[in-house]
Amino acid sequence: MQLLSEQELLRRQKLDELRNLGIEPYPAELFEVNVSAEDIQKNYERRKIDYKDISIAGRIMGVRVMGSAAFLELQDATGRIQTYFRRDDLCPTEDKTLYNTVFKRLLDIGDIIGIKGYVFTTQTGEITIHVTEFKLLSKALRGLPIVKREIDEQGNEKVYDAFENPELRYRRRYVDLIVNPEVRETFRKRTRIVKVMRDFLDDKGYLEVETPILQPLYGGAAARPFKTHHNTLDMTLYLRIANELYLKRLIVGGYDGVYEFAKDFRNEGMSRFHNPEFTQVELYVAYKDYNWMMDLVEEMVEKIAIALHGSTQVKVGENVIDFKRPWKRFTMYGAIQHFTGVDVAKMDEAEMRVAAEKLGIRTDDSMGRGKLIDEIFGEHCEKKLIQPTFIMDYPVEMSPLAKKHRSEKGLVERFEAICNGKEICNAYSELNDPIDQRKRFEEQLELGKRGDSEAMLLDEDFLRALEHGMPPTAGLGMGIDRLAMIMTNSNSIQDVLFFPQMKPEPKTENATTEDYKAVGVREDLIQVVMKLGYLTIEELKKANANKLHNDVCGMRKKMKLENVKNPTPEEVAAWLA
RNA sequence: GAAUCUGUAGCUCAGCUGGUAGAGCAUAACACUUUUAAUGUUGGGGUCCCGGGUUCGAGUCCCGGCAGGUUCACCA
Repeated sequence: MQLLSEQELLRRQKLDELRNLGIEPYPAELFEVNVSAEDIQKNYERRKIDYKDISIAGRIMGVRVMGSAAFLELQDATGRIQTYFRRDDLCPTEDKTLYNTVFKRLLDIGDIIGIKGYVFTTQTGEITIHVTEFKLLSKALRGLPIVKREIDEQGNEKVYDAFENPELRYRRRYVDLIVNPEVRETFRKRTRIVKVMRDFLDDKGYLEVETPILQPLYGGAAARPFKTHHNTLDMTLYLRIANELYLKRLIVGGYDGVYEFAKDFRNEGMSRFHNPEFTQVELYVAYKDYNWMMDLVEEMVEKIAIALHGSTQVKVGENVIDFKRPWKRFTMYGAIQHFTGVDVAKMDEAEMRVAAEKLGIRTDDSMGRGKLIDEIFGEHCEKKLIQPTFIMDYPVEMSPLAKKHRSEKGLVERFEAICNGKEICNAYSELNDPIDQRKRFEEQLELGKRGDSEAMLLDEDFLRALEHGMPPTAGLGMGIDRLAMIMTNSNSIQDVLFFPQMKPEPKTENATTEDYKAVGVREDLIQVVMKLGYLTIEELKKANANKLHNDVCGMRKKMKLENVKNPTPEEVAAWLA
C-alpha cells in the first residue's frame, strides 16, 4: 500500500470527478494524429495553408491560464508546441463546464491529451495551435519535476529546477526522458550509431547473425561470467562474455563475413565505463588481416561521426576529437618509446622489470613480459591518446586468440583503437592454426590453475571447427557503449544505457491493503490511517481507541476526503481488538 | 573492495557554534481573452534516508547501516 502525497490524492480525486462528468480518463479508442510538433515548427511558415485542420497528441508540460484564455505547452515525441485554449471557442453555449472545470481544474501537467485546431502565430511571434476540440487520453496520477527553460539574449538556454539527481534519473528513466530532451536525443544518437554501422556492413555484403547468449562454456574474452542453470537439461549455462568463438565457427562454415550486435555479460566491477551487461559489435571477415581491418574501422567510425555531427570533429568534454582518416598508428613498442623514451623492444623480462620499476610501476614476479608491457602502456600511454589512434602488435601472452605476428617474434597481429584515453575496439588477424590455438588454450588453463579467475577455458568444439580449416580472417570487437559515450559527449556509461544496473530500491515494509482490511479497516480509510503514521498492523494495534478515532476523523477532514465516511468509535475499537 | 562527498516538501536546494523546519517552482483558492521561467494576492503541504548514542533538547554532534555520485583498485 502506497502512502500518497497530497498532490497524488488530489489527482485521484480528479479522476473521480472526471468520471462523474462522463469523461473516461483512459479511453480505449485511438486518437487520429496527423501532424507532429516538429513538423509544425519547421514548416508552418512556408505552408500555412496545410495547417488549418490539424490533430495532434502529447503530454501537457506547462500551463499559463489567463482567465478565460490559456496557453498550454504540449510535448510529443518530436518536441514541443504551444497551444491556445479560449473559453468562448470551447464553450459557445451558457455551459462553461468544459473550460472552467474540465480544462482549468481537472487537467494537470503530465496528462496526455489529443487536440484538434488550426495553427496561427501569436502577437509575440510564437507558432501556436488554436484549439477547437480537446480530449483527455490519459490522466497522470503523479506530478512531474517541473523544469523551466529560458532562452537569453545570446540564445543560450538557462535551465531552472533541472531534474538532475543521477539516482532518480537512472531509476526513473521514463521521467528523465519526459523532462530532459537532451537525454532523448542521446539515445536517438545511440540508435543512429548502430544503424550507420549496420548499413555500412550490410553494404559490404556481410551477414548479420545471432548466436547463443546462453553458452555451456564461456569464451572469447578474459572475464568472469554470470552463471545460471537449465532445469530440463540439468546443466550449468553461462551468459556469454563474448560471441567470438561462435562467429568464427560461422566463418569455418563458409560465410565470408558475419557480424552481430551482441549484449555481453561480465560479472565484474562497475564504474562509469563498466556495466554488467553491455553491447559490442563483433565482425569477422574471411581472407583479410588486421591491416585491412584498421582501414575498415577508420572508415566506419568516420562515417558515424559525420552522420551524427555533420563533421568528423566531435566535442568530448574539454577536447575536440577529429575522426578524419587516416588515424595515427603506433606499434605498442613505438607508443611506449614515444611517451616514455624507453625502447623496450629488445629487452628480456628481467630488463623490462627494471625498466617498469623506473617508470613507477609496481611489479611482482608473477608478471611476465607481456603483462609488464601492458602495465607500462596503460600507465604512461593510453590516457594521453585523445585523438583516435591505433595501437598495433601486442605481446602474445595477452592475446590467446590472435595470430602470431608475421615478422615480430613474441607479438601478435592485434590492434586496439584508443580514443579519449579509452579503448574503443580490439581486433586481430585471427588465429586459425588449430595446433597453435590448442597450445594457447592450454597455457590459459595453466594460468587458471595458478588462480587467474579470468583465464580462458578450452573449447574442444571450437578447436574441432578450426581443425576443419578456417580461412585467414580478420576479426573486430567494438564497444557500442563506449563509442556512444564519445559520440554523445557522455561522461558515464549510465548516460548511454536506458536502464543501467542499480541496486534495488529499499523495500518499504508497510502493511498491505489486505492487511488493513483483515483487521477491519475500510479500504477508503486506509490512506487516512497510514497518513497518521500507522504503517504496520503492529503499530496500529498499539494505539488508543479513543485517540485513534479522533485522529482518523480529524485527518479525514484535513485530507478533504468528502466522499469518505467517518468510522464509528465502535468500528475503530474493533480494529484494535 | 578503499577513500571521499551527498541524502531535508512532488522537484531543485538553503538551514551558522545543537533550541518548535525555510525558499523558488509545483499544488489549492481568487483575479486576469495573445502569455511564454506569465503575473498578483492568499493558503495547504515534512518519517529532515534508517537504527542506535551523547544531551534538558539532535536536521545539526558521535557510532552503525542503506542508497547514490566521484576518484582509485579490480576489470585488457
